Amino acid sequence: MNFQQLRIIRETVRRNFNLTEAAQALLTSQSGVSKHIRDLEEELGLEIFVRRGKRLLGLTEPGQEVVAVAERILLESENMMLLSQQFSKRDTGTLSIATTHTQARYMLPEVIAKFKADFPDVRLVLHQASPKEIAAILLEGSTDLGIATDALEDNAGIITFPYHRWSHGVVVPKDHPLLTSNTLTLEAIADYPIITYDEGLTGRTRIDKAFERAGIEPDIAMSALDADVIKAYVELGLGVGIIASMAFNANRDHGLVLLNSSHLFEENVSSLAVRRGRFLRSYVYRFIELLAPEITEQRVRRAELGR
Amino acid sequence: MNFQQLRIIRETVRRNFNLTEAAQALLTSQSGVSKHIRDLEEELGLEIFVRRGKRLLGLTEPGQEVVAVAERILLESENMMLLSQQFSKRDTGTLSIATTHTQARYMLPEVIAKFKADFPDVRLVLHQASPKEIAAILLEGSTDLGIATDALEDNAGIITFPYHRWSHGVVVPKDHPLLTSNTLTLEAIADYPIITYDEGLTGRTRIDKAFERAGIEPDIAMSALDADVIKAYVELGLGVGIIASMAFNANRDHGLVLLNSSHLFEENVSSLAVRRGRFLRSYVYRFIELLAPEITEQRVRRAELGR
DNA sequence: TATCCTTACGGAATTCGTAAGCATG
DNA sequence: CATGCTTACGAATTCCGTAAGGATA
Repeated sequence: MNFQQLRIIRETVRRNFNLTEAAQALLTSQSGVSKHIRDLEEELGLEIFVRRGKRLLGLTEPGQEVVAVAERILLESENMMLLSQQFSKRDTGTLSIATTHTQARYMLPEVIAKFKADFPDVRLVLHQASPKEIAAILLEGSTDLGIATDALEDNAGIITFPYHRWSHGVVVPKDHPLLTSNTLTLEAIADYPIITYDEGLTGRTRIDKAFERAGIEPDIAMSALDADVIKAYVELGLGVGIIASMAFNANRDHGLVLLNSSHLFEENVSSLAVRRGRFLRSYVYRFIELLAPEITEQRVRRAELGR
Repeated sequence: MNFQQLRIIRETVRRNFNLTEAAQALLTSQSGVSKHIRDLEEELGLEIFVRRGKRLLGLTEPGQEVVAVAERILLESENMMLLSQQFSKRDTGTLSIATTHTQARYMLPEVIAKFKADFPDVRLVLHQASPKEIAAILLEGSTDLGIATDALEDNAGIITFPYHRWSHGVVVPKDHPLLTSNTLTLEAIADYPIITYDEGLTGRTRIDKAFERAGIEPDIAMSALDADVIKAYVELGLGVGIIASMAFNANRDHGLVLLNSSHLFEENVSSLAVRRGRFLRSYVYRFIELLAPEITEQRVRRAELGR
């Protein structure tokens, strides 16, 4: 058993049991991949993969256990590398963050600027992705931090820390009829076509839920990945926008007005997430503390232990 | 980084930084050991060991972390082997138990007989050792189960399950004056030389504590590793014996009488212990259930997770 | 001086990749 | 017939052990 064999079976699972792809991902030959798998199976005295003829189809029952252990070993071996860099290159390296558009665009810039000032030699990599993808990326182990609003919970391999509460706002053009009424209601909004986020993004579930509870079926005329797109179409008069209120900037969004709608939609909570068991360089903890001072290194370490 | 390098640094620590011994323990050459260490240090970009000239003296600060990660990786790699055997050779293998004389001699024989009947192809290895050594052996990872009365607690790497309560008894020759009095007291016992267990063994601490609390300084004339030795000397008239009452057998110990002394000494609890994170073959769980039916596989697995 | 670690070096073993062959859908 | 896995084989690399050299207590 060696590390390469373990990397290979892990990658084979990730690549849907396609050895050719796995070999490419690991920068090696597919013949070697094939041989390594057979060698490992022989050494362990069992079949890891279910085969039909020459094709691999899935994991056998023992194979699932074997891969689970392999994942743990590889996680620790990656920790070994991170750990040694922590000592040999204290404040240089890479901070990798997976996050959504909204966070990247409206929440992180300030924090990242501060961080860059403190750690000029740390390379920053932002993976922009959906909350679901963020969870997958975190588990995969190429990323230190995930930041998003939805769907990061309920995974034993991920620890989340809520760090910011925010609410949706309604944006309309400056001359919109909604501006005349005193209090904003769901019914009033639903009189117009609505433009908001795609499903699963930036609290979209809260929006749907609010209308559903009120027994109103809104006309979602368009949905988009980010507030910039939404605002552009609202400006064109295509409908009423519902966005995260932090995405509105009175100075830049001249033609638009933001209406407070915190009484209409449930509050949203943005969370920060880390892979359980992954070693974090000290600058990762510093970044977290810049983003949310109450989430201290100690608190994160504590959470790693419990469950 | 490869497994051999990790094994080498782990063994080097265990062998007190003597590379020659480490090489012998790993059945390899000491030049190879030396080279592997240097290679690993170079790859990680840091020094694992503190050196004076050519001698290794201890671990550097990063070295401690590195070794800790190495231990986790190696633990999992051993799990990989155990796990695969679990599938490839279901009911054959080795059950390794570290235990004290008292347990091995008086508690385990019945259970082992039953176990052997259920699992004729499982080789049984009993490591007889002191409670302290048992903890060390468990942590070292060569043993599935530890069974003892004292000193297995307070180690995060070990999980203990109390499984049996017992008390000490006093053994005297058939014609001993103590047999005439009605109720046995510590004072009465202390009138005679006492023969009992060595320090740290089989509840000896409870015996000492009882006398200390009563303000009595007993004359411990002899101490031994096991009750058989103690009984032999009591039979010779050298003193009063204090032993685990399970170690007395009316049929075999003709010349002796056992006096109940459960009111004099604190009750003892024997525990069963496993290494946290070590994979246990299913027959290990079956053995545990034979020994103590209330300690189910499920309960052990639960305890592995919490802390 | 006896013990212990490092370095050098040659041989053994392992690993890797190309290429050809074969199976699958 | 295009994609994907296995096997064969030679090349490259890594690993290992002997032996000699040098440091340490």
